[in-house]
Amino acid sequence: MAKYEKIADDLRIRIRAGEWLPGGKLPSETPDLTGHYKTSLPTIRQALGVLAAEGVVDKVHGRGNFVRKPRKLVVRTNQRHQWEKDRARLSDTTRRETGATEHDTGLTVSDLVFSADFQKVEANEDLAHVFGVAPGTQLLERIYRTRYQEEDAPFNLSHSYLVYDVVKANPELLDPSTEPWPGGTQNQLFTIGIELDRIDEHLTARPPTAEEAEELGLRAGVSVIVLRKVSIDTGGRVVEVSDVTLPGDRTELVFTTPLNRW
Amino acid sequence: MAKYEKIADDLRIRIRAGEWLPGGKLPSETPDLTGHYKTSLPTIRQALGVLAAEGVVDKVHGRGNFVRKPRKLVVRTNQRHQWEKDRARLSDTTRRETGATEHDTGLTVSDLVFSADFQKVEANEDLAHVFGVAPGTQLLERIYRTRYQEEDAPFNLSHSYLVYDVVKANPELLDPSTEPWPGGTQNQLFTIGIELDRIDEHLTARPPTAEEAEELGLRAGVSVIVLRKVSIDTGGRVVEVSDVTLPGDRTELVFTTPLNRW
DNA sequence: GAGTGGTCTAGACCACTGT
DNA sequence: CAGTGGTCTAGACCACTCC
Repeated sequence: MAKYEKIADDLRIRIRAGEWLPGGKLPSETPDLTGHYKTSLPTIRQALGVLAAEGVVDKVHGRGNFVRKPRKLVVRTNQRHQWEKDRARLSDTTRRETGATEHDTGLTVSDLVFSADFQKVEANEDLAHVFGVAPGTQLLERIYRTRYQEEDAPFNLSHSYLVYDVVKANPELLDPSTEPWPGGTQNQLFTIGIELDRIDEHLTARPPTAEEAEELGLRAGVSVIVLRKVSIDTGGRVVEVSDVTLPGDRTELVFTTPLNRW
Repeated sequence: MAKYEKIADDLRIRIRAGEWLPGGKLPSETPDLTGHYKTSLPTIRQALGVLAAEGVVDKVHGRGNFVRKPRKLVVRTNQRHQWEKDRARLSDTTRRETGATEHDTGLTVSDLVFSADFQKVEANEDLAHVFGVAPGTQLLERIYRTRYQEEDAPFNLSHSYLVYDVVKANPELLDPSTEPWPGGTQNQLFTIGIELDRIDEHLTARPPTAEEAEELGLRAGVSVIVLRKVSIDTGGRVVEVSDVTLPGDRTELVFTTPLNRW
């Protein structure tokens, strides 16, 4: 086993044993760790790099290396979909009170900052296949970012797609200044006569790309959860596809599957 | 911007542009890349390290650096739960035909290798809280590993917990040699008079720990999906808790949420 | 044995943080 | 300004793969 691996293992064990508390500062790379392990700086840095990639240690330039604290999780349930459907036909004033994200997080509208960008795009192979339309079909792409008032990085980056010719029936849906729309997408669809029958969510996880790390403000040692939400109406037609990128260290997804009784 | 970041960006762009195909070999670190970018070996290696952490490049000792190929996904749906429940009361011979994993993957029993280890453990704070029992209560811990016949690394590592005093009603359930049990856990529970009402699944994603990377055979640049499945019976009691670790590059989870009609 | 990546050294110099 | 981490060099030597 390489020297840097031995050092990484030793530090990991000492961290798990509580020698330094979460948020606590490790000894300095030079001269403390190089002295303690009797090795050169690059070897110490390689060991710390392993721990940073695992999400055990946070490296902070100019300050030191710290034991990472667990993040507070934002929980997102699949019951939000039925909840949103139940509200889709309620009055405007009732719908204004809360949205689905606030429902999940327990936060109020004022804690959250929200931005929306809309544009017309042509369906690529992938989206065309999911919607069951021809590639090149006009889609409305809506990009949403949600973040806490106090934090600078968003915790949710979402690309939503709708078939342009379907949504243009209500011109308000083409205007980003109407966002955040009270009642969410299901109410928007209701205004053009669409009722959802079910929602399929496809999930994978992977390390962030360079762009995602930048945009979501992710440190080393954090994964992203990639969620594709496909909304299907009562006629069996795919009416919305939404690709959501969530930071793995701040997000817990909960899915409840009810079972038929014997 | 640092030199190694510029090199990483340049290589990423060239890879995305298709200069080297998936599975293709990049130029050698020495002398090709050091010569091309006119820099020292450690700098080149740092740039390649970034791409390896993103899962873009596979480093293979003694052979070279390769553009990573996308992995074939194993799909796991939440419809498997109802499917398994429907089969729980069928005859032994029918149940023997296939299990839930084969149902999801489309593979047959002979393609998969399966191992099970059982032991009695005491509930820690966490598990005691989920089961709603006192910490220290006796639990049956069952550890399962599933892998392809041809691959050496499992694609699924699962720790399942049951309350010992509940399952001991059927001594066969305490014996690992009865695994894989035809009909799965829901049939096992049926033999002791338990019917499930719903299943809650909690999901997060993070980089693998050193142990998980070892056990699941994960390369750099792969995340794990951590799934806690909680099974609740018709009396509202938690009867099974299962912690499943899945490799992010080989797993897609699909959850379908049906909605009530207006 | 040739080719290629992995580890490690010793040290210079830059950049960021907080006093 | 002192303390600390980040980048980079030039080169030695080891370990793995494949012919």
